[in-house]
Amino acid sequence: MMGAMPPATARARVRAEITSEILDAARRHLAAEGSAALSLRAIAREVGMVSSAVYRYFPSRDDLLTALIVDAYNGLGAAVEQAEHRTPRGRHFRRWMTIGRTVRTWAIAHPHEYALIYGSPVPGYQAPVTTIAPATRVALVLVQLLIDAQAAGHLTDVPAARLPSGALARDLDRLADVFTGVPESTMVRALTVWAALYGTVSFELFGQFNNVIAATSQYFDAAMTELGAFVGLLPD
Amino acid sequence: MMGAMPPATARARVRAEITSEILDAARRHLAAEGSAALSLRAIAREVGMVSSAVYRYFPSRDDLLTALIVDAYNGLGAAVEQAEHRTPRGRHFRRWMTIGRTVRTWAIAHPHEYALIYGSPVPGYQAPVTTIAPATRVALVLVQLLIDAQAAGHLTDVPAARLPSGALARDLDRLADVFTGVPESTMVRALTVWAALYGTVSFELFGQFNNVIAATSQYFDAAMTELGAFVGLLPD
DNA sequence: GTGAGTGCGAGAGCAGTGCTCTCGTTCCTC
DNA sequence: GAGGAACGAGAGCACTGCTCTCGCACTCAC
Repeated sequence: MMGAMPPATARARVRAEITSEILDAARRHLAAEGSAALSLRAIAREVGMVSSAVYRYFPSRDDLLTALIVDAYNGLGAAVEQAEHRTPRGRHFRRWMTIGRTVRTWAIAHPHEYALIYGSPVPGYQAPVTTIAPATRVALVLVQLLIDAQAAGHLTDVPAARLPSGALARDLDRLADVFTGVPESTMVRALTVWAALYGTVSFELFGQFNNVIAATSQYFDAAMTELGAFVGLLPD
Repeated sequence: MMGAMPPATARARVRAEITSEILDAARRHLAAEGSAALSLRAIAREVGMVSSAVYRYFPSRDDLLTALIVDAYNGLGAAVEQAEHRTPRGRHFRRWMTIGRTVRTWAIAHPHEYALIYGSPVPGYQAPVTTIAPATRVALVLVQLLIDAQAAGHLTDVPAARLPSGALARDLDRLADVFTGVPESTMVRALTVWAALYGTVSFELFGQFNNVIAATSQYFDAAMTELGAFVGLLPD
């Protein structure tokens, strides 16, 4: 019992309990079968309810999915934050490698969760606002790393051949508030590296590397090393 | 026996006709609603059959999906091949930009088809052998471009800091048969750029760039330019 | 303490799905 | 022309998300 908490009514306590029981079952189903096979009725059976009762807790299957999406973003975000935080602050290249490796490791350990958040969007599903904060956690770790590397003089900038103008320049201006001190051309490369990281993980997970690369783990390290240099990080 | 001959009997001709009618309806449904909402019964209704009759032509929904997957790969592959072929052979950097832009343009024009082949794999679905040839068409265009650039001396190689060894070295040895003349470190970067291209397109299409980049088309060009330089292509 | 009102679970039901099986009909082959 | 294969229709099974109604139990205001 969690009697320490402000004792809401007994009914509210039971409601919270049952809600998390449903979520647990949903998590298990997602991990085992994937989001497409996630059946509200099956979850209801597992927690010993009839399907209509679940609707007292989640107004629709999509709302359940939203909870799982937030869950997945937070799981990946926490994993990356923790692993990155254990890496020596001054070793910026190593911090980059840690971020990449942790994303890959988490994705392999939770393929369906990964597919849920980085695969094809569920049709007709519109991500609510509550998902955007968890979704940015990994990106923020990467941004902070670049800020630190820049401040420490460990980030070399190769100016772009052509300066961005117009709408893109405005985007980068806005992003400059987040990328404190990082030059514009590096920001473009940072976004590219960010997408490349997930592109690489998705290619491995979704089978595009089949019959191309067998030593996927070793390849991933090599690719991340190249991408780290590409964004301007000096080896350490 | 399956003859590669023109339709022998009248019945065979009708069969081929109805098969492609079903496929047309399926294509329309896929384009309109996405693969998850692809209903065999709805397709049957559209072609004026009862659902069980469709099973005379496609043994299961997955087989229908497979046909659509092959379709999508071929559509993208053909678009890229044609666009790239219209680009002057000696302009290697421009050929690279054409490949990237065509992938993106096709993906935006056919989001559900793109999601079908580059999004999360359909659960329980195992891609049959017939899909792998169409799936490689875009990659082969990219490989040929790099071979040409290398032969023309338009591809600078930055040797990798650490030479790949073990299993990855064996992968690259095997790939060297395809990447005629291209150095190993460039091959790694080529694979990286390949994944980065799709990572960038997927990020845009699946909404990861929301609230980050608004000038997506302009950003895409900038990113592809950086990636072209990264893989060693000289500007032209 | 009690009455009113609300939260909740069960059950039935609707419209839809993929897929199977049976049953006549139609077409093709021998 | 006969035998058999191909085919379309229909019924049916087991499932899905979701809605609605019906009682019971809990909670809160008076």
